[in-house]
Amino acid sequence: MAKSNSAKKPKQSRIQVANNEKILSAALETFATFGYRGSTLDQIAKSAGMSKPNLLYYYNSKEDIYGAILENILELWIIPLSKLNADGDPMEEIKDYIIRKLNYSKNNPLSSKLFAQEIMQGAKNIKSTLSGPLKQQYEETVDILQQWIDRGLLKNINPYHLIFMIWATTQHYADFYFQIELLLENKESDKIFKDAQNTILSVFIDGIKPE
Amino acid sequence: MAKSNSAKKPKQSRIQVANNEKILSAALETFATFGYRGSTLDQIAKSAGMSKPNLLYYYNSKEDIYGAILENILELWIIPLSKLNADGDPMEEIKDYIIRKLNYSKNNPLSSKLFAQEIMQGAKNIKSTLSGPLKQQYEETVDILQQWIDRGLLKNINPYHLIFMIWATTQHYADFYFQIELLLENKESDKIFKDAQNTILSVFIDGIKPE
DNA sequence: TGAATCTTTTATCAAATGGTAAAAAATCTT
DNA sequence: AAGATTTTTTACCATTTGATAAAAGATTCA
Repeated sequence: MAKSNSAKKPKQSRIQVANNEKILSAALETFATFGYRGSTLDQIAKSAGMSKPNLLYYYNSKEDIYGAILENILELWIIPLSKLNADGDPMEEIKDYIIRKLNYSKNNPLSSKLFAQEIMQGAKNIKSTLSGPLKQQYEETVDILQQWIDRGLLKNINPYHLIFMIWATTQHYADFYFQIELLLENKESDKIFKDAQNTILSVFIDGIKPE
Repeated sequence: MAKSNSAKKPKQSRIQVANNEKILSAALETFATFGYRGSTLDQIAKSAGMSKPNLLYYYNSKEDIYGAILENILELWIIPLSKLNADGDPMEEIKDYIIRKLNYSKNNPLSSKLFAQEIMQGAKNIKSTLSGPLKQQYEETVDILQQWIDRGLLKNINPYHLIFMIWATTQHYADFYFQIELLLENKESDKIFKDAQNTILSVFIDGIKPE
């Protein structure tokens, strides 16, 4: 048995790494925009700057490409981003959480959009992640919020829906950016996100602080 | 020139009316879920309970069906729902507006989802509506909010983004309902929307009232 | 009832789409 | 540089998809 660095990495050549990146990047953009069924291999191949058979040399099928991307997103985004520190200051924790989520929308809008596409299409491919890891994370966060409420550090509102509100407002700036851009013409991205952050924080802070 | 009831209605037969309804309903569901490109005529025809050629007897093309549905949605939803009364009580007006939007999400989730699909795919087919009527409505609403802010009836926040926040939170309950349902298992729709409304109103009311 | 009209089905089509085989070209290894 | 390996291209293929033509079946209305 030959030596191997790690269990999962069967030594990729430079060209493999490069093409893999091009494919994943092109596929993310396509799938995020048109969803799984609305995306074509020709389109992805073209966007990645290679022929369709060449693309299929790296991934055996459309499903394989999609699966690889979903895996990335679920592992890198949804789970790790959702941490609240129960021992921290509630207002600071929530504030930081909102900023984190909004920055993610700004820097990784395609991930957010792909996630939105998946949900809107019935979450067929991520149902197990949603009802497994994500749900666990969600309920832990609810618990923390409830503890804060019980200790009088947070206004008495429904923590389940408070989380939805935060997700909704922050993800909106990724998923609906086309509309936002159109309605706020002349504003550049930095300005938009700065104003958004101020507004969202202002509403939430006053909206959830104990009375 | 023969008599005609109205300029736009060339007397539809009963069977035409019935099939038209079936088609529009099936198409809305399909397009809202998979977007324009992800939807197929076979799928729509099957869902409408008729053959594909029969479907194409009523509408000449896939684009025609899509166009008919978009028209409906834009006219019935986006524009009329966005009215704020500048002379009313700001808190009451905004509260009513949120309730209206949230009820629409509850009762017409497919319209909301189709709109979301359009935006996420670049808003190609509704760009003129967005930058025309919707934008006008949007800016009028911004003006009203700004007046209230100037008169000290509303906290001094960015009205452009306040509107986005309201849109985001209310539409979220239509667009992401699959996820919400999955995370809030055992809860029925009425309960979910009741809790959502209380939470959203609570946060916004305290979040935007003058300090 | 029967002619005229409207609706549905059957049989197709060309283009697009996901995918394969195998040869050609490029790269790596020694 | 030669041989082995990896990467890319060319040429296809079977299905699916949007769409049409024309015949068959229903409805309507005189």
